[in-house]
Amino acid sequence: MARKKLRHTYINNPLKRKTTFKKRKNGFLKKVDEITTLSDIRACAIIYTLDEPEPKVWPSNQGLESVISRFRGVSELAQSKRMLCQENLLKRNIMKAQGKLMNEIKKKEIGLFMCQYFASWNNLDNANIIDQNDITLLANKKLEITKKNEILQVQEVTPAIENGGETMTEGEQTLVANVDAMPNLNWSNDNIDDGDGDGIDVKIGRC
Amino acid sequence: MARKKLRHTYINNPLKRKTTFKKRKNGFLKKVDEITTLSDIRACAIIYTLDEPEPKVWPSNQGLESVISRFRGVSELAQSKRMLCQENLLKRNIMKAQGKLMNEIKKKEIGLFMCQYFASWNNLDNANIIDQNDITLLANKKLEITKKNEILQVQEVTPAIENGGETMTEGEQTLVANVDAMPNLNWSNDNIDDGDGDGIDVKIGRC
DNA sequence: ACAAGCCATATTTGGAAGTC
DNA sequence: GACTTCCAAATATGGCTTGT
Repeated sequence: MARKKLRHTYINNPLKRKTTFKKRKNGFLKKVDEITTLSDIRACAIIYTLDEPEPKVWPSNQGLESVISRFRGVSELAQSKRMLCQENLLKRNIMKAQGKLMNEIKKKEIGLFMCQYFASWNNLDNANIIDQNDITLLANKKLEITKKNEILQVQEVTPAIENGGETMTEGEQTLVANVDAMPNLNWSNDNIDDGDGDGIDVKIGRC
Repeated sequence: MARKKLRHTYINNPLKRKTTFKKRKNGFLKKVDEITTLSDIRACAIIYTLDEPEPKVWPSNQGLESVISRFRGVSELAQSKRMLCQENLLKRNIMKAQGKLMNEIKKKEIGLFMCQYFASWNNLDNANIIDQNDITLLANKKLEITKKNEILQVQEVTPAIENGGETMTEGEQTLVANVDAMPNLNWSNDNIDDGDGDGIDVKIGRC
């Protein structure tokens, strides 16, 4: 914002939009960096654009990647990125031909990427204190729930596990309970359109 | 900032830190909002604090929640939040007693929350075009991989699927390939400490 | 302790101009 | 076109004060 009050709308001019985005993206990442540094905030940002083959992530592309590399010995994320890159090239072509459909694919892909990202991120922490069982449990739960949905479809079960403030005092147990308590965050396959959806994706902010 | 150049470091004074964070958090969310509106960017932010029982998410807490509510009929997210709230109260107590351990639990929980959140988010999109199979696949893959790791432990397989720019032309197929190509983004249980880890969490910035 | 508001200053960022 | 640099208008936000 400068020299002209910003009209808070979508910028139609592609070039201008791109330029603005680039500038703001930087500002945004910087912001994340600041807020993080200043207050122990744990934040994660992922900028995902079709234009740029590489999804931009934060903590500093390098930052995270180095951690991951250290973690796995090889940077699979990089591989993943490369793959996504190729995927994107492919998808761009598809897009030219299919247009709108692309958006849907993109959304889906981004969701997957995000989920995957956070999942792996999650594993960067001290997995020894609370082992990966919680994650496995989560995955299990999802499969289970998915299945349940397929079969029961409508059964609004909502067990409403209200054991939140019980007597658990051990980390893992708490987490397990946590996972168990969320069967309602299920995987219905209803169809809802949340609006537009086009080319870029910042995984930070507010998603 | 203002009146004083910001020293880019952790703010030790708890009160000041909290205040600053609050201000900046707003600015940050606003930023996300802007960048999103201006350029079709899809962004997501999750602020997660132990102090505030409710994890703050974006698109507009309401925004997303309304979508989810509409989607499921009942706001399970709200339930989840309430649950997390109780969890947090519990955890705060634990923290007082166990200190550092809490951080680990928190990290883990955040990861789970994120993953879960994005997963559900993912499902908000037009699940009809690409059904939930990809998600199920992902979950499956994870379980599978986890298992594999448990058994083979060291086998640095790295299939390095280089079929990115092949001949796929159908959305779902592409995604499946996508998922299949990421077995290396595995679930090792090695142990790595990524640094501090304390009370707040913006799912945008850093961990 | 917070929350809200004010204010002066620190930052951010549209736009234009110049280069590659 | 894409990037860089400059510059000024537009914002963001420390630090303070006042009210609960």
